[in-house]
Amino acid sequence: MNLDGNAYHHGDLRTALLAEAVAMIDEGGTSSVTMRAIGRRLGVSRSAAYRHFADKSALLVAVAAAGFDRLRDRLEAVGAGAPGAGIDRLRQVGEVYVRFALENPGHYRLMYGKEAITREDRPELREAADALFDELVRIVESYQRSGTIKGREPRVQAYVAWGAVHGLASLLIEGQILTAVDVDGLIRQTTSILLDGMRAGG
Amino acid sequence: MNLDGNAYHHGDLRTALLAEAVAMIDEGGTSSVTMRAIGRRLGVSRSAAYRHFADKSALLVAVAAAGFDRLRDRLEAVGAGAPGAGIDRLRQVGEVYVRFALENPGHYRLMYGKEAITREDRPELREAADALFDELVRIVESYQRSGTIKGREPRVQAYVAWGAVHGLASLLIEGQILTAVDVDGLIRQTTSILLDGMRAGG
DNA sequence: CGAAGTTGTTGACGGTGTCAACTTAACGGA
DNA sequence: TCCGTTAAGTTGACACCGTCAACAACTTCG
Repeated sequence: MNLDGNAYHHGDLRTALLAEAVAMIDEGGTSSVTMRAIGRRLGVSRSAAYRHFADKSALLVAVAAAGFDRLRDRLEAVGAGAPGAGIDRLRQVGEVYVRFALENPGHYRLMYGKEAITREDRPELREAADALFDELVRIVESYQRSGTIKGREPRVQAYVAWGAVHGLASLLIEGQILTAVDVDGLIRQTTSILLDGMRAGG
Repeated sequence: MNLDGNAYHHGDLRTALLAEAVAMIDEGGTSSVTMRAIGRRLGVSRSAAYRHFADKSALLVAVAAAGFDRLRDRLEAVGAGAPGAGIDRLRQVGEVYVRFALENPGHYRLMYGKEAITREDRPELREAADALFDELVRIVESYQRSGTIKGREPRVQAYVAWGAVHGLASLLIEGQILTAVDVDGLIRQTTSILLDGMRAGG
């Protein structure tokens, strides 16, 4: 192991690569992440990253998977707090979701867009996304039991809710919503309409 | 004007470029669209496209804008049909939206993802997207007047509805939803919950 | 008929992902 | 302690890519 900086071996290049990729994404978007640029910024040669990731796509997949993990942790912290806390807490889950996306737009885009990631199934990414969805299902089930929302097929209901918050987040991130609009109000309206619908027939 | 094939001048290269780009997107995703490849496929040199588009981004912007136009036409055809046709017709608008995305995944992705398109405001794209949104607002207002849904701020309600269908479409396109799920049922559930919510407090 | 403008081509440049061959450092057994 | 094995990083090379400048061919219009 080697702890001082100016050595041949970096120490923990894999972790450094992931962190630097996130930083670059937030600064200049996914397209600014370049195997050569990331190496330059870390004071390492252009192909050093290939000792830790099979190719550029694998690196980005790892970044995206870490994003799913972080988002899941946040939702878990809010949604699982007090089981019967009622509709307000459920609404808060939706708000936390959208806010995460707004705070990490580049990262969020990478998590969903197939654009920068090769088509082949990357199990690491699928597992992370599935874990996020499972957490959503768990939250839905919990609030179905407490009677806050109607009890139908929880997976379907979770998909609908996921779609609603993801869609709003996506529109906001991509600049489709006029900047004059009150974002907080829009988020609240979305969760309200969604939850009203889930309490009614849904 | 020149109508036979093997001539120096193509005839209508601009239109051909747009069509070929759409075809390539549907075949191999946006990343497979290359100024050189598109020229190769059209039997034209690599930089011929630069006589019609300032750069690659401008070409993609034109493709995306055309997508917004096509989608708006489809929604208009459904939504404006019979003014007081009730909730079923409104639900159909949502279904047509999602189905358009599923039928043209690559094209749809390009319309929204900022990834492949430079950040600077391309007015052509913004106008096309705004026209789509205006159509949504018009539809919402029409059904508010007939009492099908509650009358609140129509723009906000249109944003919420847009977000819901866009989110579902996006999740489906990006493969986030298990293939085992009944897609038609999921689309119907989404529109049901959304419209129930819009009839209640929303 | 000829000049001007439009459209397409070719050569070149710097940037990119990636592979093969190489070098350097760390570690584990004799 | 030395020495081989292996992990980690470097360099050279290749085929792509977007784009620009200079040039060529065709069209159009005075």
